Amino acid sequence: MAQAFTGVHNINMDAKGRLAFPARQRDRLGPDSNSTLVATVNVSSPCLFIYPQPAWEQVLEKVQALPTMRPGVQNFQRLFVGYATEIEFDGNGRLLLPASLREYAGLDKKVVLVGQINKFELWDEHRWQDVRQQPVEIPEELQSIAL
Amino acid sequence: MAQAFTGVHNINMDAKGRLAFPARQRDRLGPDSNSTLVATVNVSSPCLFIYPQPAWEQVLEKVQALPTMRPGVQNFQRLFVGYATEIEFDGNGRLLLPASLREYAGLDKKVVLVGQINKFELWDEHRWQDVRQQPVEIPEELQSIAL
DNA sequence: CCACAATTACCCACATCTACCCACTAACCG
DNA sequence: CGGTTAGTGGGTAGATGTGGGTAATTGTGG
Repeated sequence: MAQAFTGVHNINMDAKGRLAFPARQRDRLGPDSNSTLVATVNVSSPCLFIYPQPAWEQVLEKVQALPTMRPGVQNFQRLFVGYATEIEFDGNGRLLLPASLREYAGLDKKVVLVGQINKFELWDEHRWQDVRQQPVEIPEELQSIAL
Repeated sequence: MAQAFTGVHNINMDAKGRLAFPARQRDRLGPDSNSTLVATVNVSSPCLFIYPQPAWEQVLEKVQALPTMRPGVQNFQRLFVGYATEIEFDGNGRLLLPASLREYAGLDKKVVLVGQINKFELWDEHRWQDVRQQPVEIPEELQSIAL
């Protein structure tokens, strides 16, 4: 793993739907500032995933290897692969998200970018607040380790 | 274990959100004063964790090893990993905490730093008072060891 | 195939924030 | 009591975020 993505950033999208990606995070994507990203939907939560192109390739391979005829798999692939879109930074380090993705995640003006190791999650602020305020039930696996 | 962190310190954050880390504790982080820290949220209490970078790496490994698809685990990882942010000391030995973390823990001006072996906890003073005054129920695991 | 509308890409201008620096005061130690 | 270290506050240059104008491109309908 090159560099794990972490951190929570509140970002304002402007009226044109442009998203000013935090400079620090942009630098982690690679020394060459004009790297390509791939955005798609998180089928199990109302938010988007944003992968650096190389990480996306790896994920896509795994997804392609799934048994397509198994029930559910096809639905998953349809959305996950279908919504995947290459996006690039404009001259000011901003991303323009396709309208279809913005609509899926309910992105309006205030959004939240959340680092998740090999990818980012992008949330509408209200939905993020909801997630955050839900009590986190500590799963069994966690109760046995020290943090 | 290099050096266990202990001690409770009342600290004032200044208007810019800078946190003057007690010099004694800073020295314990390592002889080189410019060591990196990682701050994140404690998902089960309204306070922050502050790890020395190496300790964080170890914790992150444990967290990544958890079964991601298990319900609860995903929520936990999203918050715990998501909020993790590298922070460094400025020239005066102060830390600048990201706004998102300050907001999570309700940190305003008066905060409390609590040593916790391999990490620190950072509390808003009021919330710390509340916790302190709550009766401590002794869990089973404790009844079998001598203090 | 053309005309028009909508969208996107590129550019520039400005507001805001942050990292870094310096200065001052308070606390500690010999 | 002087000297050194720690804690506090604030100024400033440069980086970053924000907004908008305009040209190029795409899509749509006639």
